[in-house]
Amino acid sequence: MAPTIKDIAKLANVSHTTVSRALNNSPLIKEVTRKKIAEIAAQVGYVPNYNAKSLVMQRSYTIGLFFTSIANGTTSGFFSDTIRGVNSVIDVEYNLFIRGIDDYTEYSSIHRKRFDGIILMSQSEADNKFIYHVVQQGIPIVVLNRQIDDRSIINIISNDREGAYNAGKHLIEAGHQDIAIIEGVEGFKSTQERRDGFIKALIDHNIPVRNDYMRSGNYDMQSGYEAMGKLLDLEKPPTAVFCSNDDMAIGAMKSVFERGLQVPNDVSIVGFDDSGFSLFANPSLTTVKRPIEKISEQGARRLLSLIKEPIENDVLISIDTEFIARESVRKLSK
Amino acid sequence: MAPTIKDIAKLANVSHTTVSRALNNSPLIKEVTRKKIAEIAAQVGYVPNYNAKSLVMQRSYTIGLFFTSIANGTTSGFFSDTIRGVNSVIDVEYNLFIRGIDDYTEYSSIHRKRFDGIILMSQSEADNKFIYHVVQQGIPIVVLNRQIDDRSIINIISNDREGAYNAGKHLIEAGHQDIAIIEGVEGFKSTQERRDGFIKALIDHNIPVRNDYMRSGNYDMQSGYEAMGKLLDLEKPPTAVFCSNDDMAIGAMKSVFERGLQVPNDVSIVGFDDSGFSLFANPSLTTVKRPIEKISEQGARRLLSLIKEPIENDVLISIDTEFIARESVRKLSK
DNA sequence: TAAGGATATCATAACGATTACCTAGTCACC
DNA sequence: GGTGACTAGGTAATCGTTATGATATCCTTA
Repeated sequence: MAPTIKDIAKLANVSHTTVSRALNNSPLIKEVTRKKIAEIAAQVGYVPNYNAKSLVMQRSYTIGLFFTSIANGTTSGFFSDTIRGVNSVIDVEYNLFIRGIDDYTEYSSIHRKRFDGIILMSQSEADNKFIYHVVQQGIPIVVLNRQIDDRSIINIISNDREGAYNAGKHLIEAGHQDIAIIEGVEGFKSTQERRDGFIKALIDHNIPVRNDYMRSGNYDMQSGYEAMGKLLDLEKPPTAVFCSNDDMAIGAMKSVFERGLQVPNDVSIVGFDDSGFSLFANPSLTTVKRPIEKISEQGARRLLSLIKEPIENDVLISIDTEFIARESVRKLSK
Repeated sequence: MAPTIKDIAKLANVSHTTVSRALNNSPLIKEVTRKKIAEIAAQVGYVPNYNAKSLVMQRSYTIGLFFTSIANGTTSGFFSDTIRGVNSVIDVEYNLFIRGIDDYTEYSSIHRKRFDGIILMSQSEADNKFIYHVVQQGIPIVVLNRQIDDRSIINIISNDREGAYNAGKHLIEAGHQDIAIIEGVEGFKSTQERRDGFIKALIDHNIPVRNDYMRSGNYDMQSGYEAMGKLLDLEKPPTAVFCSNDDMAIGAMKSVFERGLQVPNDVSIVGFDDSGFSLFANPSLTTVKRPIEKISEQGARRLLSLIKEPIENDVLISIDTEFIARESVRKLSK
C-alpha cells in the first residue's frame, strides 16, 4: 500500500504530527529533522492523500471549468482553446473538471466542498441561474466571455461589439451598401453583442437596416450555409455578409461557391473569431480575432488569486478584438 | 454549513450508521425508516461529501482523460470530439480530469488513490512509459487510438492503415500515378500506420514509391501548406497528394491555390479524419472518416465496466474507418 | 418457556491528513 | 536555583463517511 505520514513517522522515529509539519514546512520543525523527513518521504515515494487532506482542510483541489453547453453551439476551436488556456495556468496539483451546464438538471452536486473555484465560459443569459447558485454557495467564480451585471463577480470578456462594429465599418468603407448579417445562436449574449455592433456600424454610416438582410444561424457551418442560401435567393442579394463567427462564414462561402459565384468577387464575407482554418480557407477569411486563449488564461490566473485571497475588487476586464483583413472582402470601386 | 449524515441522524432519531446505510440502500434497513431518512435528506438538501467517502472507500470518483500532448499535434476537432465522447458517457458523479502527458515530468501524482480509472488517447509510442506506470499502479486503463502490444490492456483503435490504403487505392483507381504523401508528426503511431497503408496501396498496384514524394508534416495546417509547396517545386510535381490528416490537406490546398492552380483539376487531394470543415472546404475534401467520438464513447464505457468488475479479457476493438468521396479528387481519363 | 435465530439498529473504529493544545527541555536572568 | 520564555515536538481531536462487531427486540420451536 502507498505509504502514509505514519509510515514515515515510524521510519524517522518521530510522531506523524512532526512529519506533517515537516512536509508542510512548518517553522516548528528543526531544519535537520525536516531534511531527514523529506529524504525519507522521497525515498519511500510518499504522495499525500488528497482526500484526507481535502476532508480536513475543507478544500477540494478541484477547479471546475464549465461551458454553457459542450454539445451545442460550442465550436471545437473555441472549446479547445479555452481548455488549453486554462490548462496552461492551472498546475497539476489541481484537478480540472470540465462540464457543460446543460449536463445538469439541478445543481446540488455543485458546492463548496467539491470545487475550490469555478471558471465559467458563458455564452448564454440562461447561465445566470447557474452563476447565482455558485455565488450563493460561496464558491469563487470567474465568468468569461459574457458580460454580467453583478459587479462583485470577476468578469473577463472580449469586446465583441466593437469587433463587429469594425467588421461592419470595413465592409462599408470598401464601398458596400447592401450588407447582410448571419447571426449566432439565439439567446447567446455574443450573438446580441455582435448584432448590435454591426447594426451600429450601419447606422453610423447612414445605411438602412434591412430586415431581410438579417438571418439567424446557430454558429455551426451548416447554419451558415443555409442562411447564405436564403440570402442569395433574395431578389436583391447583398454584396457583403457579416457572419457572426468563422464557422458560419465557411458554410456561407460554400453556399456561394455552389451557385457558381465567387468570394469575394460576387459576395464579400467577413467572419468572427479567427479560428484556426480562417487563414487557410480559400479565399482566406477576413475576420475579427477574438483572444479566447488569452481570456481563459487571464481567467484562470484571476481565479487562482481569488482563491488565495478572497478580495472582491470589482473586476471587469475587456480584451480588445483585432480586425484581420484577408482576402474575402472585395473593394467596390463605385 | 452543509448537512452531514450526523445531522440527518439527529433529525431522524437514529444513528448516523443507519443513515449511511439507508442512503446506500442497504438491505439491513427497514423500508419505512429508509423512506423517512430519504425524505429528511432531501429536505435538508443533503449531498454526500465525496472526500470523506473517497477516503474510506479508497476510491476517487475521478476519471483521468490523458492526451499525449494537449499543446502539440492535437487538433482542435480531435481534442474536442474526444472530450465530447467521453463526457457523454461519464455521468456527473465522476470528475473528469483532463491533461496532457507532456505536462508531467514525473508520474508520482498519478496513483490509485487519485484515479479510479484512466482513459488514454494515445498518439505516440513514448506514451508507453506512462502506460507502464499506470498499469503498475494498478489503475484500470483503456488505451485509445493506438495499438499497443500488451494484450492485457483494453485497446480501442481505428483501422488507420486500412483507411489510408483505401485513400491510396481511390487515387490510383482514379488514374493517378504520381501520388505523394504528406505525413503526420514523426513518432506518432498514426503517422506510421497511415504511411504504411498508403504505401501498401502503391505497391499492390505496382506504382513505384518515390522518395521525393514523401514529405513530413506535423498535422497542422501550416505544415501541410509548406510540404505542398515543396512538392509543387519539384520538377515533376505529383498529380495527387494524400495528406495524413484534414488539417494538412487544408493547408496543402491553400498552397495549390496560391500558385494559381486548381484542386482537383491540377492536383487531387485526399485528407484523413473527416473533421468538421472538410465538408465545407472548397472544393469539399475527399477524406477518410475516423470515428473519434465513437472510439471515445466506447472507451469510456469499457473503462466504467472495467472499474466495476476488473475482468481482463483481452480486448482489442478496431473500429473501421469510412472512405468519403467528395470533390477534391479528379478522375484522370488517360 | 428457554434457547436459538432472524431482524433492525447502534456504538465504535477505521481512512489519512491537519491542528489546537499540551509538555519536556534549554537558556537567561534576577 | 527558581521562574519565565522559547524551542521542538508529542497527544489527541477532528473532518464525514463506511465497515465491523455488538445489542436489543421479536418470533420460532422444541
